[in-house]
Amino acid sequence: MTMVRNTRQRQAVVLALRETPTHPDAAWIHTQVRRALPNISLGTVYRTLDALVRDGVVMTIERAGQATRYDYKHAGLGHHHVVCRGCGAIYDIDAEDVQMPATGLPEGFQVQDVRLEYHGVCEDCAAGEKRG
Amino acid sequence: MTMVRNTRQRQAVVLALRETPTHPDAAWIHTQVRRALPNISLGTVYRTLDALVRDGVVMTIERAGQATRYDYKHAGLGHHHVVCRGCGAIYDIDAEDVQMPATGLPEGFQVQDVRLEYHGVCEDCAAGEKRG
DNA sequence: GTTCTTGCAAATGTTTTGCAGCCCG
DNA sequence: CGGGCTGCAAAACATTTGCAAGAAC
Repeated sequence: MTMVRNTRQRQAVVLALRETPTHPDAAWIHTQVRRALPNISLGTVYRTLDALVRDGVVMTIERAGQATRYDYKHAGLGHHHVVCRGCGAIYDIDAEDVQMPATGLPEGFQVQDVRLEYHGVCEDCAAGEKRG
Repeated sequence: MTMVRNTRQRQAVVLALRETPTHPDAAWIHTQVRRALPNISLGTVYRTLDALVRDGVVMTIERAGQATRYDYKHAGLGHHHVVCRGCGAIYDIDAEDVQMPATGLPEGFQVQDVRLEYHGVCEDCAAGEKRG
């Protein structure tokens, strides 16, 4: 029987995620958590984040070639993301309306996470593109 | 003024994407395209795919630490994705019902791509987890 | 005490980039 | 012809992993 241990490292990572309103990546979390645990390694941060994702406590926003961003999942409140292709900024959208678990799922597929993402360019980046 | 050139490499990449019903990664596309253009480099494949994504012809499905998958966008037909966390398999879901361009977008944000993804585990992987 | 976790560092794998020469338009 | 494109190979990064020592329970 697997047993998840409540280590100081795990507590610190959860705390850091809860306390930021942003959607940080693993390196940012590492820097942050080091203030309390100076020796914590980046590897541990990754392992902890993976565990939190598996537990469904944290969700990810992933972009090719760029660090994965982590988002502490506020229970019950469905919220989705707006991602700027230019600067990588991520905004939240509150969406009380949940989207239907579409018919047409493969036989026996168990959905753990529904992601709705709007990708595009933010106002500043759009201006930059015109200029540059 | 930027000028997009219609090179043989670009044609071959588009062709490869159009002809497969799967959602391949850059390496697979590279292998495929080499049959017609033996000297094409992986770098060129990446550069071409980036251009196609910018043009809105191709969309991506991204997963941390794993190769980005590319999906030729069938015009007009809104289709979304089911992603298995276990084996990485990607399935399509046809969705005639488009999802609302949510209110609450940041001021001036220009949406280029709406992604709806169902992440979870497929039947086989779920069985494997129980066993292993 | 047992077993899961950590730190460290090296390895892995993907994606990007510099540059000289090539080709499209 | 000129400027974008390409091939090549070498980075640059993000993420994973092996292992011995440490910490939970």
